Amino acid sequence: MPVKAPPARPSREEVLTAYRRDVLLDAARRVFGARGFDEATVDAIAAEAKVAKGTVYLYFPSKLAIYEAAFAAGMDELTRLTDERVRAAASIRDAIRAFVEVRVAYFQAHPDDYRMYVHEVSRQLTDRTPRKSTCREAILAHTRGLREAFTRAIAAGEVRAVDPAAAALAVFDLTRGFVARRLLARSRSDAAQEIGFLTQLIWTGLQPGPDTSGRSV
Amino acid sequence: MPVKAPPARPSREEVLTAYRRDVLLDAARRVFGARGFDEATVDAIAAEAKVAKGTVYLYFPSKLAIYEAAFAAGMDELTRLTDERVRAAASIRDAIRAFVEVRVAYFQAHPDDYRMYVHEVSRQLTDRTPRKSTCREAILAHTRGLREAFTRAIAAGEVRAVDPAAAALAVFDLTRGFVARRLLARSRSDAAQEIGFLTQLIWTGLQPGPDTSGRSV
Amino acid sequence: MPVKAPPARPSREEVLTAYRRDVLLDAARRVFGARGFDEATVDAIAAEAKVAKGTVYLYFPSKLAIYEAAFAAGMDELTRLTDERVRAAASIRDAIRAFVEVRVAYFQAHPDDYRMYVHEVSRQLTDRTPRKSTCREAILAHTRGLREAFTRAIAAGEVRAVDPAAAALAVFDLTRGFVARRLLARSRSDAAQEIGFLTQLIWTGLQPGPDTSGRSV
Amino acid sequence: MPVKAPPARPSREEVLTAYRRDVLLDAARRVFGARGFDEATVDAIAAEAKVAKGTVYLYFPSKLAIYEAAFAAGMDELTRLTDERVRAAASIRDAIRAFVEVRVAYFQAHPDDYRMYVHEVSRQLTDRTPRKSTCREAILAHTRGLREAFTRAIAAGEVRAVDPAAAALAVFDLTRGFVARRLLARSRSDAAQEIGFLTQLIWTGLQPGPDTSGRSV
DNA sequence: CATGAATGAGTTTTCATTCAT
DNA sequence: AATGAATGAAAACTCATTCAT
Repeated sequence: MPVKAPPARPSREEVLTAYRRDVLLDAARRVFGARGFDEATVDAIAAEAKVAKGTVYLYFPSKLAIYEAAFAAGMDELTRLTDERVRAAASIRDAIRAFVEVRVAYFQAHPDDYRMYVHEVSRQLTDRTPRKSTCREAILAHTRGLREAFTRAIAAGEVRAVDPAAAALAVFDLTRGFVARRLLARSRSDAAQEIGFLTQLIWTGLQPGPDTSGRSV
Repeated sequence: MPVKAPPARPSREEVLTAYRRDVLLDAARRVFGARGFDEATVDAIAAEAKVAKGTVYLYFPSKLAIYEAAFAAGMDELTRLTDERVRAAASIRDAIRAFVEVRVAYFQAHPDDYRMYVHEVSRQLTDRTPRKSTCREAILAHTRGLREAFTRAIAAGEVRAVDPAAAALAVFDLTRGFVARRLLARSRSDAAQEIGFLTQLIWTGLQPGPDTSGRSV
Repeated sequence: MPVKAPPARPSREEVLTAYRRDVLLDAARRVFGARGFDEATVDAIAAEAKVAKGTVYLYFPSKLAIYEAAFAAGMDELTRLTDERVRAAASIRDAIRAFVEVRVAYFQAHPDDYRMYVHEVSRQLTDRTPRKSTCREAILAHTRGLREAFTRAIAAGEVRAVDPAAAALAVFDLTRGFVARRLLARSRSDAAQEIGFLTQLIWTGLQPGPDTSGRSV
Repeated sequence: MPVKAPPARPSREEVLTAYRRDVLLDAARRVFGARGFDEATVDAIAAEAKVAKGTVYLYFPSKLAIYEAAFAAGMDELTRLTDERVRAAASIRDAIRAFVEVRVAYFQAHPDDYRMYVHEVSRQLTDRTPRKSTCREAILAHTRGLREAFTRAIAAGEVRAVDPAAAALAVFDLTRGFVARRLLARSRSDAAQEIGFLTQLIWTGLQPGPDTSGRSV
């Protein structure tokens, strides 16, 4: 009877190495989030991770590599969460609401990731050695679920026949602006009301009409 | 009859000084726009303005001060243009369209100012010596005309009863996202169609309905 | 009557700049001579020249550039001196003696230049980014006069028909070894006797013969 | 009759230890030869010897100690070969030729050892913690056989009455220069002719004469 | 006023050496 | 004995700011 190969259980070393990498990435997200790429120092990241400076270079070849890994880590996590919630939505209205909610909640919990995102947009605009646009990729990934939901909703006649990508980006932009103001203002106010406004706006626009049941803020 | 104080005609010196300042600010907008705050050097600004490095410090006390003045200069210009166009609009729909159009056109013509804006948002998030939020102020100033237009439109029943500030910010956010993608992608595509989509979206939302006359992209 | 253009008298600035460069190059020759390329620090050169570290970078773009300029400065000076003395020699024997004497004296007076030369040979052997071989060029330049003297001497029948280049290099090698030992041993002994030995060796070799009047050491 | 002490047969441990040391020294010669002292890293040596970095420090107390041992190993090998060949020579001319030939061949086969030699000369010149001059010792050892041959030859009237040490060093210097150019130029040309020139030069010098049978290059 | 040479604090990165496993 | 992760000192280079001319 054939015995299955052992499921590649990671060795003790590998576990420790992966753990250290995570510790460093978390530290990097905090430091880059707090200071941006240029103002952040490798020293600060090392201190935040409570290791010596040289140790950082055992896990990442350069400051830029740390930055990119840290950025990707945050974006990947958010992509996963967004997808999960958006796919679980029963209707397009729920999908929109889920998208806004999960992202507001995520950035509230991980403000450093939001700051990294803004920094990255900023860097992309000035980078003279153009690398692949991590930002555009991130946006595409984040809106994928929503785009698909829009496509289905249009086919089902739930929403009018718009470009699904443009619609998804509109929701994305509104969400981003909303998150930005909450973090900039360090606002602790209840987000639910404003989220309601956004969702309703997307749904009915601003025209006056019989359906003013969706009250605004 | 009271005699008016002399109209404070600026002296020759003052005129020259103001001129030099302007030259420096223009240079600073180009350099900061192209490289961001950290990557820009005072040397580069001086070279761009064709003055010696020391001269820069005769007009501004520090690199940061130049940056802030340059940022404010761009924002003031855009505020003026936005106000002008929005106030000239006959209806709220025209006002929204005017807002989007003037800003897309401005940032297309002055991409450096857009980059400075993004950098500034980025910097605000990380500033450890919290100064007055120039970004929030800028947003407030930019949306003032739109806010007032919404207030009037709501009173007139042209739009449903929403928070005028929230509505104005929504338009602002959608515009910003649109501009960002155009500049990031260096897209030269025709903006009119997408602007039409945005305006329509704001107006009718995405719900299906009898008024699908507003075609989407 | 046409007036000659002014003879391009160097400006005050240019004189000062050239002076600083020289001060830095002298400091660099001392430091690189004492420590070699890798062990030398830009800090040490700056300190030796009594300027701040940043100042060094106003005059040279990199540590390597300082090194190359310092090396070339020493080699050029020695080339000039060697040429001068060798060309002034009346006979080939005098030329050989002049070559040895001028070089022994030079390196005795400028031991740092000798050390730089040795370092440079060493660097050439390991340089993975092969630049033009400054060493080979230097040797060619240094032996040019001697080569020409040999060529003439052979034509005149003063020496037997050997390859002038090979003969010049032999003299060069013997001189180098001699200098090396003097510097390594910090020998203060009278060089004249040994120089006599070398000259005689080149002339008559080691074979026994009637002309043993030229006694060796 | 006294019993000899047991011949100190090395234990298994000792053999293994000696073996590891040799492996490390060989790796060190390659690495130091290829990169020089400063550019070589202990990591590279460990990798070349296929051991972990820490292991290196079980056999040598410091990078410098490895370097010195590696240098000595190469020099010892060459000393042995030189001695062997020079002692086997029947005449002084043969001895000179043997000296040149064996060294040219050795350094051709082990260019790393030549590079180490040059580096070491370079290092000796700059060493601020003066240790015993390994270079001078090496030269003394290498020329011992030749010195003795000269002494005998002088006594036998085979060569004129020169200082045997000075004569040996002259041969050494000419050989060194020749080797240097061959390696620097990566020359693959036939060495025999040039070796002939050197031997003849040493023997008859450059004077014109009846014995021009010794043709030059 | 204008200049631009000089300064030196600050940043990234490397690597010899140590030491817990 | 062997390992290799961790350390932190050191070094090249940049650039905002100052100040003598």
